[in-house]
Amino acid sequence: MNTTDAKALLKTHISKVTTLTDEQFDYIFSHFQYQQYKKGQTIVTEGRPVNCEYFVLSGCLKSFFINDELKMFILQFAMPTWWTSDYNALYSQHKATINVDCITDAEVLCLSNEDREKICREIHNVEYFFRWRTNKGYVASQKRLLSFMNNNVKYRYEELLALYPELYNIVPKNLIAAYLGVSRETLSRLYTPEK
Amino acid sequence: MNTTDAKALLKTHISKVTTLTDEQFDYIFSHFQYQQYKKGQTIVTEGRPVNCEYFVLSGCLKSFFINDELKMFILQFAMPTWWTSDYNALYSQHKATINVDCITDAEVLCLSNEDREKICREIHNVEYFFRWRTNKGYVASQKRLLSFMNNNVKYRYEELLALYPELYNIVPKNLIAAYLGVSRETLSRLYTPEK
DNA sequence: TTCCAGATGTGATGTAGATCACGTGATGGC
DNA sequence: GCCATCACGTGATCTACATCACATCTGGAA
Repeated sequence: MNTTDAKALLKTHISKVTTLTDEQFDYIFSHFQYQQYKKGQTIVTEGRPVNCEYFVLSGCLKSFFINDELKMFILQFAMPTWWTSDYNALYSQHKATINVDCITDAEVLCLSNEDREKICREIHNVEYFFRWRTNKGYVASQKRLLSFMNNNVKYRYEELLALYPELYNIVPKNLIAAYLGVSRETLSRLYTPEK
Repeated sequence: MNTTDAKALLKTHISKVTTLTDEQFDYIFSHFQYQQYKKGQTIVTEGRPVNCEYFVLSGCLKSFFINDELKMFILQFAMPTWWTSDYNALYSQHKATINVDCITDAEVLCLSNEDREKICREIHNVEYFFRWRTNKGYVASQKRLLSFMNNNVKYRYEELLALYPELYNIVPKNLIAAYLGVSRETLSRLYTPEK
C-alpha cells in the first residue's frame, strides 16, 4: 500500500467520527509513521518499553498475554482500521506486559504516545476522536466480559464469527481458542456429533 | 452531603487529571444534578432509556445484567468518585440492557449525555478529562478480562479484595460471587479446609 | 523431493465449579 | 415480639471443559 492509500484509509476512518480540514489532517498525518511487518514478526514485546499505538492498514495482528504455564490468551485481534497496542503500558509508561505480533503480513501506521497527546492538545476534534474511539473499545470490552460470564464456548464462538466472519479464514483455530479462553481441543469438538 | 461538599469532591477528582479555572468548574458543575437514593433503589432499568451517567458521592452502587435464567452478573461496583451508567446504551442511544441500583443508601451527581457532550465541546480540558477517564476504564476492563481467562476463582477473589478492601465489609458475598462470575456456594467454599 | 513443524481431530481421564437440597442465624418491617 | 427474608454454610451429585496422548494432514523450507 502506498502513502496515498494509507492516508486515505486513515482519513476515511477519522471522518466517520469527526471533521478535520485538509490542513489539519495533513498535519496530524505527519505524526504517523508507516511500517511494514512480515507474518510472525513481533511489534510489541513483553518487558520492553512501548512507545506507540498502531493503526492497521492491512493484514491481521493479535495482542496477547502468555502466562507462567506458557498458555496464551488473546486480548484482541486487529484487522484493517483497528487500533492496537499495550494501552496499559502505553498510558502508564510502564514496560509492556502483553505482546503484539503479526498473524499475517501487515502494514501499520504508528503513532507515538507523545504525538497522540500533542495532536490531541492542539486540535480539539482529534481529542474528541480519541475519546470516541476509546469509548468504543470500552463498551466492546464490557460486552465481551459479560459474554464470558454468561455464555458457553459454543455461543461465544458463534458470536465471534458472526461479528468478524473474516477471522474464520485468516486465523487458525488454536488462536481462536486462545481468544475464547478455551483449549483448542474443546473448540475442535464443538461441532462433532455427540457419541 | 451538602452541595458544597459534593462540588469539592468532584472538583478534587477532576483536578487530579486536568486543570480548570474556577469559572469553568462552576460552569460545568451547573450541568450536574444532585440526587439521593435509598438502598435497593434502581437508578438505571433494563429496557428503559438511559439519559445520564452518575458520579458517586457516597454509598455503593452496582451495575449488573440478569440473564434469561435470572442469574445476575455484576459488571462494576461503584464507590465514591467512581462513574457509572449503562455506557453502551448511553452512547448509542439505545434502551438500557443492564441495570444500576444501590447496594447502600447513596448520593450521586448525574450528568446527561447531551450535557457531557456539550461541556466536552465547549471546554477542551473537559474533553481531555473524559478521554482520560474512559482510558482508565478500558484498561481496567482489559485487565479484568485477562484475569478472568487466566486465574481461578480464589485468585480473582483475593485480587478483588486487595484492590478494593472496602468492598469486603459493604457488599454481601452473593454479590461478590456475581462479580467474580461464580456461584455463591463455590465462593463460600473457598476457605473451608479440604476434607 | 524430502522432511519437519504447525494445524487439526479424537479418545481417555481428571477437575473446578455448577446445581440442588437443606440447615442455621441475623435483621428488619409491621 | 413475630415472622419473613436474606446471608451464609455445607453435603451430594453433575457437567463443561482441561489435560494428556496420539494420529493425520498440509505447506513451506532446505
